[in-house]
Amino acid sequence: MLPPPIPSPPPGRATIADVAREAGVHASTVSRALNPATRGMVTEAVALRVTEVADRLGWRPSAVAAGLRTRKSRTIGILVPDLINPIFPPILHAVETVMAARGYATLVANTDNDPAREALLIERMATHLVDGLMLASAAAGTGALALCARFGIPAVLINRRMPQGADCAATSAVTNDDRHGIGLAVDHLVALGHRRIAHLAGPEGVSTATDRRTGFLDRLRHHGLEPAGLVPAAAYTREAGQVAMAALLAGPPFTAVAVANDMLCLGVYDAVEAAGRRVAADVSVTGFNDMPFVDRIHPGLTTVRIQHDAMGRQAAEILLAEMADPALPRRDIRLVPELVIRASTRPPQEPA
Amino acid sequence: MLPPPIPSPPPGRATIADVAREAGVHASTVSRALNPATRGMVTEAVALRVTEVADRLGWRPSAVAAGLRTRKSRTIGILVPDLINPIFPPILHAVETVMAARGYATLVANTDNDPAREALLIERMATHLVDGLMLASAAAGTGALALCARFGIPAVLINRRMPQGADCAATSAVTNDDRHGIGLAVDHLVALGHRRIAHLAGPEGVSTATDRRTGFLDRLRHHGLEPAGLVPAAAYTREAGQVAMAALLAGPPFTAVAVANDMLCLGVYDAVEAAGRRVAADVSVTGFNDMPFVDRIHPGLTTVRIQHDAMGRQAAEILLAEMADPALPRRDIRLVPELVIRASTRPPQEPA
DNA sequence: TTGTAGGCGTTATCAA
DNA sequence: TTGATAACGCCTACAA
Repeated sequence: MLPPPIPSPPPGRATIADVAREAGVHASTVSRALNPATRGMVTEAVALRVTEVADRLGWRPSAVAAGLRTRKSRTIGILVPDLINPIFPPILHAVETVMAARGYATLVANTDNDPAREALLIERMATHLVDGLMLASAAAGTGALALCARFGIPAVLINRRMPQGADCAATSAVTNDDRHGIGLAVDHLVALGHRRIAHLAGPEGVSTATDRRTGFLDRLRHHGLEPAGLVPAAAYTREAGQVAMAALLAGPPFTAVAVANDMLCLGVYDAVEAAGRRVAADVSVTGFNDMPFVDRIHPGLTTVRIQHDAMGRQAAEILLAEMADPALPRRDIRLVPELVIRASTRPPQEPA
Repeated sequence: MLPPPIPSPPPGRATIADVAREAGVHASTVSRALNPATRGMVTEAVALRVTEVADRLGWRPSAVAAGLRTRKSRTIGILVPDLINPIFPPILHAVETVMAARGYATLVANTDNDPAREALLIERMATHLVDGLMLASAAAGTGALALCARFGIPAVLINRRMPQGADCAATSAVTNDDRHGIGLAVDHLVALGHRRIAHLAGPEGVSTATDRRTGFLDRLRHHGLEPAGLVPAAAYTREAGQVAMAALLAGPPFTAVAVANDMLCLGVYDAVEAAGRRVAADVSVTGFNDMPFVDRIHPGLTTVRIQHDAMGRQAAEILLAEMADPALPRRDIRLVPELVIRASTRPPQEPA
């Protein structure tokens, strides 16, 4: 059971004026006493009395009223392309946890990879006076960062970077070291004896896709090999993975494929089976992300594990820091991934 | 490239007063012209001119200022126990999509199943003046609903119901028909010939766990059978599933187990293998939820599919309706699940 | 149909 | 250290 609802202010909640009256001081004094930042300006005795009255009346500061005055909402926004993609929930979870611990609420929105929708959502967040924005969605060429700049909203990119040129340096980013990561997969396949290795790439224009493709080619050439095939997927989805893998299978032969992302791998498995072949036995497959449960698919997926949680936490910390001091130099954090070897990779049947 | 930033109001954004001055009308007229609800009160010509000026100045209404006046933030909150659990992202996605389409922003927070944290987050959301709250987290006995009532925040439960008594009827809920769903699994196992069937239940006090357990027992008795074992998991996690399954395997023999949730099933698979037995061949397993990718685990999980997306959408619609008219009668929606048969269930080896 | 005035709850500035 | 006053940007009776 709940303590009997406070009788005094029946409809709305108690305001600072109610507390002031009850405590026999002026409203501004109440404000100072109750705001941790200004508490020092007030006599200890007054602070105590005010706090007691505030508690008794069940007073809670109105974030809205305070926000109108201070132009700060103690709210941040996060834009993700697609919450259904399992790499985003852990990131969001980490961001939300850090933000909540610092007293910030988190607005989420799905862009569904639609730049127009993304722009609309940024505008709406600006309207809500978010103190900062976390962009997990910004595809290259989107005006997201320009919008943030226009509204004066500090922003941090997460799991995405802007292309090299342009306002790249103007925004901090926390990403995985994708080139290094895909290199780990290539090294592993080469060590197993594979020579005809294909790449199933991510969608065009997405920084993770670009980096992984570049990294794949670089590392392959480092081993003196050329790609046995390279097809980009239309999106990071299971269906797109199936389509792209079918295309690869229809082309020149290969014994292994390095795939740009785990979600695509599900479709890759589908396509391999549909073609009457077997993952691992006939064609080795590596993924990227180590998303939940890929250890349980069959055969267990060899993949590159990225640090979702650290990504969310670090991005949150950086955003908080830049919100506090916008003049801070921008940062470009690359988290180091690791290879997780499971059952989807084996030495090739017929060594090339 | 962006159009050159509007020169007029360099620091802050344009306000309604700027638009009024520029358009040669009073601020209140601007407000009326720009607010869809009151637009009719104003001459078409004036409306046009005001709109044009507003566009030119890049004016956006301040949700904060409007909220202070109207006591509405055009924001809703959603509390989830754990965003990492894959059944929540699709629900959140659906809720957010519906809300965004109606112009609402969505605040998310993770409770991590901690009632104290839940209470804190509800308070914080109240502080932010959320217009409604979606509770996917309320475990039985939590004061969440009482808090909402105290703050006057409309709330809808999603994937959770309050226990029968108490303020149950006072809150709308959108849930899966869990008793029916688990019954489908039981019917399937019985039809395969299983007679010694165990139940790996969900954590105590969670409505889905209670309903599924009750439904399991009812349906089993309907077939004239008694449970061959019943162990609750400590939480809806893979680890808890493994522990509980190990406990079941240490007890009386059974040929099939109906598990309260897919996440638990991952641990069940782990435990079965650790015991040197095989899922399907030695022990049939059914799950619940049909979470993403369980079709790809090995052997493919037979499970009860629930309508995540419909759940989120309907709950959002109901919340919007009750926000608009709090006097609306409360609703208790049960969505109908379906059985998805895959490879984890087979006739028993030695018919009982 | 439009203008006037006041207030939503808080905080910042200025005096005392 | 505290009080008075104004302002944040918008909305809404009420009056014209």
